[in-house]
Amino acid sequence: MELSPVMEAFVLHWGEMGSRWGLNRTVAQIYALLYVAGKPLPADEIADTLKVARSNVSTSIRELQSWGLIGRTQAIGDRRDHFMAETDLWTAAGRVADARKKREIDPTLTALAKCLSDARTDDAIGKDAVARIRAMHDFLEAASGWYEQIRELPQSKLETLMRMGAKVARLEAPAKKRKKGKGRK
Amino acid sequence: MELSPVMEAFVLHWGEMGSRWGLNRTVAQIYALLYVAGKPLPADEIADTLKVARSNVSTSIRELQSWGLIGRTQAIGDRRDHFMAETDLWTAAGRVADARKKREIDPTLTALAKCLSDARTDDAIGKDAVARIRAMHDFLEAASGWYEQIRELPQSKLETLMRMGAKVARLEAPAKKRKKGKGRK
DNA sequence: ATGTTATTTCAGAATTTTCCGAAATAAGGA
DNA sequence: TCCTTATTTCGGAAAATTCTGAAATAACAT
Repeated sequence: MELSPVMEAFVLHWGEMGSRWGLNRTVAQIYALLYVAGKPLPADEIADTLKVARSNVSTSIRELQSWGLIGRTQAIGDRRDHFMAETDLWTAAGRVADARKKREIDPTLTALAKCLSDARTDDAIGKDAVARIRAMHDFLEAASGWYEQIRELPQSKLETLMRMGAKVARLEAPAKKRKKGKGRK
Repeated sequence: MELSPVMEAFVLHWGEMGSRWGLNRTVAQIYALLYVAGKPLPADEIADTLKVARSNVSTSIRELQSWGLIGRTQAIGDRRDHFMAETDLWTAAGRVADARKKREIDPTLTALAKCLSDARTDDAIGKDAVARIRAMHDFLEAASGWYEQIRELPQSKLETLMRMGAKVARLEAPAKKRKKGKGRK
């Protein structure tokens, strides 16, 4: 697949971006490529376009699948697998968030819980240090629970909630002290 | 500073964690150490405790400061700087989120806007590809705007909002199809 | 079976990131 | 000024990550 200049810029930028978010460059570029391409591409065409080794594409595709960001399809008369990006960005972002929570937040919560339980038999640790570890645990647990609740909302409800968020800000924050006219800070 | 077993486990785990979130291990460990220590520590004591080079501490501290996660204080009769962690986790999380948005999301939005403007003179790109890039841009812009609104809420309002989120989920989601008894999948 | 094409695995090469230690800089005393 | 202590800078060592190319595996057709 030939990339137009803008498509190339998009893919390259996305590669940079991805590497700041824990994906590596190739993985991010492949997602970007499939996203702009708008049609399923076979692995060797991806490798050609991005100028990376075929084996690298294989590995990267596996990772993208583990994030739930791409799907596999077949084309008639073609034995090769073809891959397409999830193009609904709400869905894609949700998948990434879910995966990161599961890989990172949940194990951290477990580790913190273990710290707290071990703390009982650690006579060299101070009460206040335990309290701080507990604060960290509780904070993560609260955030985690909130996320899960948000996450089970259908997308439409979520959008409502976002609008409500904006409204809460508008109704309540400037509500105290409302002169007429130009007002507002 | 001598670390108790649990404190050590906490610091080590946090180091692992940090490296998944774009901080490096030492940076994350220093934050964790200052967080459990609960009191300001001078740089060389940090280096001793974590068994890393003094210069590494210097660099890492600068990074933590750029994230707004630690502060510098002085102790009387001691010319050395002492560093203490931000222990309010809402504040700390907010600082990290702000910094990442500014470093990563905002530049990405700029890059995407440039793609869209360049697309006008790129005659090799298809209309649909441009539309997808625009969708990406608009999605990020919406998320970014929402974040900013949320971010200016005082913490108390934010907590209200979170409770509302939970309520929306409880009131509306299970409302359709409510049999009595064990119900619920 | 045998050949052909698609995909994965994996050892090590290439690259990037992190870290150390020596030297430079700064900031006070004496 | 000159000595002592605190901190930063920075070249390159060490470690970790990413990527390649070759070989192994798989899946199908003839």
